[in-house]
Amino acid sequence: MSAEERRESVIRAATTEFARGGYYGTSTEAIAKRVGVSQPYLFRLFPGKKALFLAVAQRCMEDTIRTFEEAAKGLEGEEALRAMANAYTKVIAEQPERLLMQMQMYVTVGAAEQAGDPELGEAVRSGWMRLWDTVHLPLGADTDGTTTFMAYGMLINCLVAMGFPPEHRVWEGLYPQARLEGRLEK
Amino acid sequence: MSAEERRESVIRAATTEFARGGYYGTSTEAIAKRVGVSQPYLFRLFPGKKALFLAVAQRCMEDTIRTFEEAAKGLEGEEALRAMANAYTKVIAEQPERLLMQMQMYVTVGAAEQAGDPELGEAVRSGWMRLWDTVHLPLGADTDGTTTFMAYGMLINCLVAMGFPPEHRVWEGLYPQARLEGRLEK
DNA sequence: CTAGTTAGTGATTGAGTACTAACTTACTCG
DNA sequence: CGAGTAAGTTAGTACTCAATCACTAACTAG
Repeated sequence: MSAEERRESVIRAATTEFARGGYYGTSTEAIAKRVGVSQPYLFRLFPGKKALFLAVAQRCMEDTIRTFEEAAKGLEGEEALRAMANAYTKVIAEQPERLLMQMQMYVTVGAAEQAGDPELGEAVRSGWMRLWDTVHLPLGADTDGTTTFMAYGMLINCLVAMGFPPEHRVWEGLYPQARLEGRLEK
Repeated sequence: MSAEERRESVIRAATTEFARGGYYGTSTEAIAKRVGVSQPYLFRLFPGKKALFLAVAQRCMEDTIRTFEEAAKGLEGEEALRAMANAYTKVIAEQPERLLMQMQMYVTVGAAEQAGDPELGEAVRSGWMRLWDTVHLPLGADTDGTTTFMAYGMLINCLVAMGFPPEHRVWEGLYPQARLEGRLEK
């Protein structure tokens, strides 16, 4: 397997591990095991653990932005909103680790910046702004609507992180299709 | 100082440290240093690091619940909503570590449960439900309103975690008094 | 005074972890 | 074939960190 392909599979494996344990709670060995490669080899593919986390965070942001872009393509206003909500519901069901990884990157910014490493914070904030604009545009530049949409998204992220099962009443009124289709998984 | 008083100051110090670094990113030595006590002594006051984190998490939930209870006391509907929003704004400005600690406990649930430790998850979920009910009641049992209120709260938590400065445009429309009074601090 | 308790410390240990260095295998191209 | 290169491993280092142990100083009750 080429180094580039390996890097790709490392990013996928690291997403799962970092999503669960966060930056400090995840060992490079756990990531290597999941990839099926020796732990030192990770340091050939990435300069260090921080760089790997950053790569995962950026990938995670890009994926989410692309999810919304594709969902809202050609739509506007209410229709675009529903399409994006549906798309997010699908992510909840099929790739909850992407939501958890988002949470993990948010809470890691503070520690990184205190440690004198502004890179992650800058990447996360700029990613957030791009995400925000991605939603803002198809909603017809409705700022309140965009804020509300993002707010619901963050609530969902938190509920997923807390481990509420899909049939729990906290999900009432939140993207109901997720419950009806019964696809939310732990 | 009595053991009980010490435990209290340990919880306060640990809140600050855990808020910044999370469970895995915070050493017991850092907490002990902040308290002004030797590191081994922490283990006289708490059975272990996990127990300390749990104590901090529970305290954090109780404080937030009490904040809303007191703010909404004697009020109903729209008035209660505004009072609770104002109260939260004050927390953002004066005790941002409480918001960060909330985020940290949410994202730590997954790792704890995978490690075969359901205690934190149960405490967090039950705390969330109590918080939810605390908001739900004064809003006149308006479920949608409660969900929206909680959603905005989670969005705010995330923005604080990401380190957006108070004058940044992402805060537009979010608890505007926070910006106007210029009290949001890093 | 003495026996016991309470608050607290210094030294240490054992496990885990990010990262490095040196080596090996397999494939490619002249 | 033979040289180079790209992918990957084994072994090891330096360090951090939660937790334990054995100890001490101050106070308190009989």
